[in-house]
Amino acid sequence: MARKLATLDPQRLDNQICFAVYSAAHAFNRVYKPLLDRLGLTYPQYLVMLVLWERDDVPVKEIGEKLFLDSGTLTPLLKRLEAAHLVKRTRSSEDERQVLIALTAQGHALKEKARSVPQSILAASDCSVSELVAMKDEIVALRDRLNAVIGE
Amino acid sequence: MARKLATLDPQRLDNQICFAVYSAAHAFNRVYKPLLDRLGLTYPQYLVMLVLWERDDVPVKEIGEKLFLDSGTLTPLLKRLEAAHLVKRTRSSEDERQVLIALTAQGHALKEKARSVPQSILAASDCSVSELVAMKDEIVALRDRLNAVIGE
DNA sequence: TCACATTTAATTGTTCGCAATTGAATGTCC
DNA sequence: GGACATTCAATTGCGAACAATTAAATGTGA
Repeated sequence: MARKLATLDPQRLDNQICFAVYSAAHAFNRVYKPLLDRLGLTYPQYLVMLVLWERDDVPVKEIGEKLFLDSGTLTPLLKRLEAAHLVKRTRSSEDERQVLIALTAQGHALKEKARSVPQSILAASDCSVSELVAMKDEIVALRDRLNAVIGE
Repeated sequence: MARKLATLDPQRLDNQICFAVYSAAHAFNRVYKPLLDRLGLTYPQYLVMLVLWERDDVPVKEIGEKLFLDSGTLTPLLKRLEAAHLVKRTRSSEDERQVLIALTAQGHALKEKARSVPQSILAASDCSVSELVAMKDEIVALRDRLNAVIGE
């Protein structure tokens, strides 16, 4: 009976979906670490590179919208990517408020070296692609509902 | 056709479960922020309090195992909780290597003030309890498979 | 045109998160 | 008992993450 109550107590760590998400994010990060070390990237830096590999010459603001990050996080991160010769940062001539991020040749080339990363993650997940896609869609839907509440 | 290929490209941001988890964790954090501000806690500090509300007088190591955090993260965090008069840190007399974390009266009292937090999160999730429990179980299972790979 | 608001990055300060190292306490094996 | 390894917390250094503020460029309305 006490056991049954415990499984329903919303104040218990094990019953909280947010802790599940929080701890899963850290677990992913630990799996990524050795893979990304070889590329000289951290996970957030890898996310920025994914954005740029899809579309180059993008303002900081747009990267922020895609990754849900602000300039306080991105500015120093992008400076590190620039120091690593993976991107260039230039003021837009049309709108001088914007800083455009463009890949260097090295930045483009890194895409090939990074090609094997997703399948390594898939293998570590030990799960079928279709199951992962279903989970991903559910988590994205939850995230979007949470973000909708924040905007209120 | 191009669209169909894009939805399968494993190197696309939108196709990555890890980004879904990463961004969902941040979304949860933003929803928690105003709720926890009233308690004077950050989200990781709240997690530590959840552990202590379940069982008091716990060594740092055990908190770390439950939250998947190490002493490099916990030591300064626990010092902040001590500075806020929510916990006491004392060396174990049986094993002087261990530091035991115990709740103060204020720390115990905070549990009542925090009681409404989970239901606020539930409301923000805009989702049934049973759906959330199912998702939580899936995510925990994924996390545990990832952590199993790390230990290899 | 000029005052005012908005947008965009950058900056500052605080808190996580982790790798790597240190130092003290405890265990183990001969 | 004594050399050695192991365990545990603390420390150092670096890279996020975000709130709050600043400063410059752009947009808007009288």
